[in-house]
Amino acid sequence: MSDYQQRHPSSLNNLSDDALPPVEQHARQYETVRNAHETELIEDYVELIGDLIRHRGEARAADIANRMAVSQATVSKMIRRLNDQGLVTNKPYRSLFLTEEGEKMAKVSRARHDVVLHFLRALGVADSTARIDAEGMEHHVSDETLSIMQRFTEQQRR
Amino acid sequence: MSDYQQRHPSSLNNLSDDALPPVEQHARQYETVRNAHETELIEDYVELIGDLIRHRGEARAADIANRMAVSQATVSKMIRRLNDQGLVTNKPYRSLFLTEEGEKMAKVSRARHDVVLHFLRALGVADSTARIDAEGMEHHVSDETLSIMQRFTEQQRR
DNA sequence: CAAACAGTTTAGCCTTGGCTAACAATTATC
DNA sequence: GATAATTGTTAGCCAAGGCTAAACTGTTTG
Repeated sequence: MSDYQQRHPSSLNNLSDDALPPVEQHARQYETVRNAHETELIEDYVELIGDLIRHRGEARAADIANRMAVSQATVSKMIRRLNDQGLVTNKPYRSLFLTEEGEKMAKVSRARHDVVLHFLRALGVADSTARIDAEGMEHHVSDETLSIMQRFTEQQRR
Repeated sequence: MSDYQQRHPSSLNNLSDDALPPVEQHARQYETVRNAHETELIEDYVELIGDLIRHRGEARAADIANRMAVSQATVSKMIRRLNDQGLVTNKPYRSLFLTEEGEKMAKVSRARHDVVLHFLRALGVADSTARIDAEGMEHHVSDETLSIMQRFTEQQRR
């Protein structure tokens, strides 16, 4: 292993010259991102299904496909996976329901999404941009950062 | 298509009851995230290779594997892809170099990473958390948000 | 300088998350 | 109530990004 630790003389105000983090820490960063990616899509589906039920009264595969800009076949396959994981129940050709656990995930996911979205708006980001960024960011924000974002947002609206 | 547009009576302070966005906008959000995912890994590799060269003098596959917590085989396969895309040059069994284009990507990627990282710190997030979150967030932050983050950070340090 | 070790590559496997095309069921319409 | 339109499912394809095991190259060292 040639990647030994090296002391790097750090100036105090180095905006673009941080040292490399220690190998283990660096590795943990990437692992965290990879893990997030695994659950991300699942959470997005569950969150969307929850939203559709709340706002439309039901969640149908066609709506999900439209909103995700994905084929119905893809949605169908995904629903089976959600079912396998005990997150939704569905009878063939009927609309979907969230299980207890699915509800819980939807709720958590939605809360996180909202915190990020409102934070971005409070920061001064335009609504349409904020929505896009929030969708991507929500799965990569730790609880610590999340609560800081929330506090910031509340202070902002005084 | 059953997913018609619906007016939703919005209270002014609804932190957890936003209406669904219009279908096309919603679809665009998810598409943006999917697109980001495609380039994300590539950028991470290129960025890391650039960092290794800057801080270590060279980038070797084994170091990348260690820092990414991934097998050497995976790195090897990835390097071929980077090569195919004209981002790195490499001779078998030798260390890597970035092409002109690779350099450019590394630079942009690194700048973005730094803005997000410093922003999180300025917000009050602990360093180790900030590093993890930045790694995940950097690919999902629009230019608009990025420049707002930068401005915020600068104001903070006065 | 030969052997051992460290680093790299290749082969082959797996899962995920897309797709299209063909078929099946439900719902709407005449 | 028969037919058309919409919706849902299945089969089979593909690329990406992981992995392990085995083979190969380069370097170090006895």
